[in-house]
Amino acid sequence: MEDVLGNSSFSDYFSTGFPLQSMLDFSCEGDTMPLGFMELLGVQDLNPSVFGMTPQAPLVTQPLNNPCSPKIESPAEILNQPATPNSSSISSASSEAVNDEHAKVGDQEEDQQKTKKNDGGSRLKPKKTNQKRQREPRFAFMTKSEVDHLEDGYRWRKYGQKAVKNSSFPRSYYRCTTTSCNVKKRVERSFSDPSIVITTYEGQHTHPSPVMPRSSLVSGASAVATTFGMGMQRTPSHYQQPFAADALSPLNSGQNGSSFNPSFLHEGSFCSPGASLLKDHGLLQDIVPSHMLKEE
DNA sequence: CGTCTTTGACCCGCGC
DNA sequence: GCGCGGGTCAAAGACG
Repeated sequence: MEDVLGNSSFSDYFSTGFPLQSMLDFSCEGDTMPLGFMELLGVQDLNPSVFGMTPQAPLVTQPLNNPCSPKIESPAEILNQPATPNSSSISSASSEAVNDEHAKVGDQEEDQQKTKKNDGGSRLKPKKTNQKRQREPRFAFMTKSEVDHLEDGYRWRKYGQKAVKNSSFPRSYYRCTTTSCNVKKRVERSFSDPSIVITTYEGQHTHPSPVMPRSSLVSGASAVATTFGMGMQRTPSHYQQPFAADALSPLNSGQNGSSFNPSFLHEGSFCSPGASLLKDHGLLQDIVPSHMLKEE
């Protein structure tokens, strides 16, 4: 099992058999939306500003790994049984991610130090570690959006941009501006559908969501609902799904060669019969810490 | 002035 | 070993 996101671009997959098909074929048969992606992102004290997506940016986001889809059966998923009902298949994140999950907070500082040593200092100093560069767990989203950089409640600094092979759209690299937080994210457009933005988060925030980003001050909590929760039932064209990076594995791709159909994004039927799921808990259950839900 | 973006150069891992 | 592509750095410029 390879860390697909780490070794190849989404575009590669879009252009080579569209493995996303499996991810987008949300034939959810389960009764829950077991995706606790924010937990996996390390957002533990999510406040309403998180995911205060830019209001003017129409969003339709999909996780590239539908936890409900029985079609996704990467070895990682099979091996990594969900620790909690709410996070079930999310642990389908790459095995590396799972390992990191185990290491998680405890090793975070260490990882950061390693990262600094390896990525930063090593530029001028000869790196001498026989360890492979450690990668954080990564989770990506497909988002139907006009803007590349979606507001998610955190502040990001763009530190790089690279042209992606087999894609006419560049990939942008962002880093959380909070000191001591080395969460990164990559943003790129789908090669097959330029209206789709693929955002890949790497690492876990070590801090609560900062103050409302300037551009999102307008909406705040309502944006959260609109984008991730209730809004998903009201406005089917606005939803977002996380997916485990591993979902892009060629393993998954081989299951269905048919092309990715972006129009599906508009159907608002991810986890199709589960519209009501979203009503009760739905994504909110997954993206909002349980204690927050309890408070409500 | 602080923050953010742009962009060319560099480093590293991997495949051939 | 070499080349390619992904990822990162950091200086310079833009912007409010």
